[in-house]
Amino acid sequence: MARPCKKVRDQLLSESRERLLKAAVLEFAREGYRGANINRISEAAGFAKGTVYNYFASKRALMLTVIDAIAAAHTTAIRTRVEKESDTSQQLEGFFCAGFAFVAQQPAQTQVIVNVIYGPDVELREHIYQAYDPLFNLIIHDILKTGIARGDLRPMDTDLITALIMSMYLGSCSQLDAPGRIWLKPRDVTHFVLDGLRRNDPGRTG
Amino acid sequence: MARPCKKVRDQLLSESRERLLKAAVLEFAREGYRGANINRISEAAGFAKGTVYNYFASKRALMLTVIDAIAAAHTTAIRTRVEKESDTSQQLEGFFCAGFAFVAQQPAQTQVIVNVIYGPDVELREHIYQAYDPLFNLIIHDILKTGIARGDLRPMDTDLITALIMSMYLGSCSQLDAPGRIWLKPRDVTHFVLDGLRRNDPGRTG
Amino acid sequence: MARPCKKVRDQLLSESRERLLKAAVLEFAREGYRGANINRISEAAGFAKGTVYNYFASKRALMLTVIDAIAAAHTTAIRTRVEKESDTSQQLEGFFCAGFAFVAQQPAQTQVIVNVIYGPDVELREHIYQAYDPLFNLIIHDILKTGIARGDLRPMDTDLITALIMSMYLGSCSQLDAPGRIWLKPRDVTHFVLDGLRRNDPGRTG
Amino acid sequence: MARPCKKVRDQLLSESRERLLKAAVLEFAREGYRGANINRISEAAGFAKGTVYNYFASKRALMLTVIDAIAAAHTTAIRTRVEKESDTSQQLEGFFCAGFAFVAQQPAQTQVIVNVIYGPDVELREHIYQAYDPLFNLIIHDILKTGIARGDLRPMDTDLITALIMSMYLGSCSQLDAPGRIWLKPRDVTHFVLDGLRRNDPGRTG
DNA sequence: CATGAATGAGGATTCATTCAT
DNA sequence: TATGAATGAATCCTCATTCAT
Repeated sequence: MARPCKKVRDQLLSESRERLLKAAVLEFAREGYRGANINRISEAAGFAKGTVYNYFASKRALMLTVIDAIAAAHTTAIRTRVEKESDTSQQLEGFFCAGFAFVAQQPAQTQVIVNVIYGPDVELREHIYQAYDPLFNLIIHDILKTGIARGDLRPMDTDLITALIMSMYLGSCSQLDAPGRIWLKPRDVTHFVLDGLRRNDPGRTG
Repeated sequence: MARPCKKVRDQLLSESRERLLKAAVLEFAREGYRGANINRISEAAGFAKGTVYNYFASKRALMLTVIDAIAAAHTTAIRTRVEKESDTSQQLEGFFCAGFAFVAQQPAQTQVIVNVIYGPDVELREHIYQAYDPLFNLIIHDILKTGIARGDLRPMDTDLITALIMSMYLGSCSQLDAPGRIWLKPRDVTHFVLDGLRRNDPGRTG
Repeated sequence: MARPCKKVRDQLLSESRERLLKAAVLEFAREGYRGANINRISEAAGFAKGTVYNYFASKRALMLTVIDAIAAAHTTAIRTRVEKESDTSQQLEGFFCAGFAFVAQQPAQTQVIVNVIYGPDVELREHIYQAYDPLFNLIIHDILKTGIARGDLRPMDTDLITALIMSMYLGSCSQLDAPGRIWLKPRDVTHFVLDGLRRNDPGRTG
Repeated sequence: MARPCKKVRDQLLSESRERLLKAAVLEFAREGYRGANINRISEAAGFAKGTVYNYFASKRALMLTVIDAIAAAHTTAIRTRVEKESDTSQQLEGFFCAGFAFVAQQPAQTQVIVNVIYGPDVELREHIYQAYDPLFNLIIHDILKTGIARGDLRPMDTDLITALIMSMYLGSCSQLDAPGRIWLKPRDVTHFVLDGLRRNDPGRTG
């Protein structure tokens, strides 16, 4: 039959959707949510002006979908890496390692998230917090609370420290060198997080 | 003649300017640069619609002026506090103390800066980096390098650590509790920065 | 062969056409011609988006067909009823009776007609006048002129009075009570049309 | 002073508003609410594209203002005429006289009202009913109820009869001859309304 | 300087229509 | 025939900016 079977058509459908989502990520990253141009997204994806609206109800709906997709990929990438480790400091380094790798490989995705988290649109920000909840839990429970229970980490306010770690992590996404690469080393950051800045003079006992 | 002398006229001028700048800060904070409405700023300042253009050439010029004013106030507030201390850890705590106090007292100013730093507008971001250069230098030289020289801090890549500290500091500006107050304690953050998260068990040797 | 014979195929065809026409009536009634959505009609009829265009050349062609169908049903319903009567006042009451029954049973059809007659689209309105010409003739000739000839009605400008009667009739279609039912009684309206509002005091001689 | 005093400026302001309202009436009359083009209104009034929005918050707000203005003028024109008469049949004729005169002189205004009353937009229709409430009351109280009390009119359901009269009146607005003039004579309509169609044979007693 | 009416480019969204399958 | 993805013209509305007064 000339007509493609349902399976093939669904594939094509999701292919167009994927193309639009990819174009949307780039546009949102470059221009921010307000500055993004829906028609430009359509055209960058190889479609005519109105085509986004065959797939997404509105600019905002598109943005929310983009956020969800990024959060899912982001969380998976980091969780997969962290779960490979059993030692606390290795988990922490794994976190930054996978995190920085994600930033390096998906700079646009990262930029979208950072824009929204520190941007003025409260609704979008709330949506991000919800979408990233699994990642926050990964840090709070799997790394920090487990580390404290094991005696690897000092007792602490895990929510507060998670906020600081996420701030550092997200902040470093804007710390790109000229060619646009992240120049922070996971190991350095891990060292900073674990041992701080104070000189570990031999005589120090705690 | 009734015409006021130059001095008085300049004063009046700058008074209007100040009112406009104040209104601009609030608008830019609430709506971001793209979302801000120039006429709303004029009216919030008690003027009619077009009046901003008597003082600023364009929306962008207004924004740049706003950024400069904030950066100056911000840097002064922190420098004044840091310069009171001579001990490294006290300086660090002074930094966070004054920094968080600024955020608490000037939430709108802070929001403007954070929006731009993590926003998509490269030109504005570059402008911020230039305007905040004195503050970066304060951390790099007066705190970190001096601390290292004194033996209070371990040797480190001071640019990198400054980036991390600024990230944490700026990130914490979005970490507000329900009533909109910052809930991070300068001392906790200082402790985190100085000693990290690792349990300071007595047997640790470095 | 499995292929249905022409007759059956025509039946199927007209079945689909009927479904589309029915859906179109509802859509045009609810949204008006401009506001009606062609794809919504298709989907309400149980088809996919483009399918109307397999049966009708354009939105306008569909509307014209809808108008013709309504006018035919409308005229038939009223003519059938009026032709049962021989007395002038009974014919007039039959007219309003059948007319109001049509409105009650086919509110959407009525709404479509009324929208167009009083709407801005001249071409559609002209089309309605042509389609309803038989009904106008029914009033003018079979009721009014016959009634005058019989001496049941006073001499009058029959075109003018037909216009007034049709206005009253169509106007009453928008006079619906809360549950959407017409609340005018055919007998009251007939009385009004025949005898007017003046008190029929015994001493009146004409 | 070069600057026009407040009075003059208010005059100019309301002049522009008036020009826009006038253009809006024509556009709404010709195209209906949905079909009307806001930018065309602006340009027809001699302004650039966006200028309507300096005076009206939205297309709908403009339409509501247009409706209110028409209803006020319409009601005033008719009330002024009706109040000159004391006899019931003269009042009724005065009503149709002033009404048809309004239609003849303000065909566009009339068209706007008729479009909405018989159109699909419920909100606009409700607004019209409210705006025309004074006119309904004029008919119900000043003409019909007063006429019944005087013994000029037979007892009746005044709401129902008002609905019929308004239907006839509005319906006749679409009854224009080729040059666009209304061809109904107030006296004929009044006669119809007062005495109906039945032959007033001398032997009739009621 | 202050005003605020006017401008007009720009952008989100809708939807009738086409057409390859 | 039926499908539904794709098209792109059309339109409401926003708002930075200008300028005559």
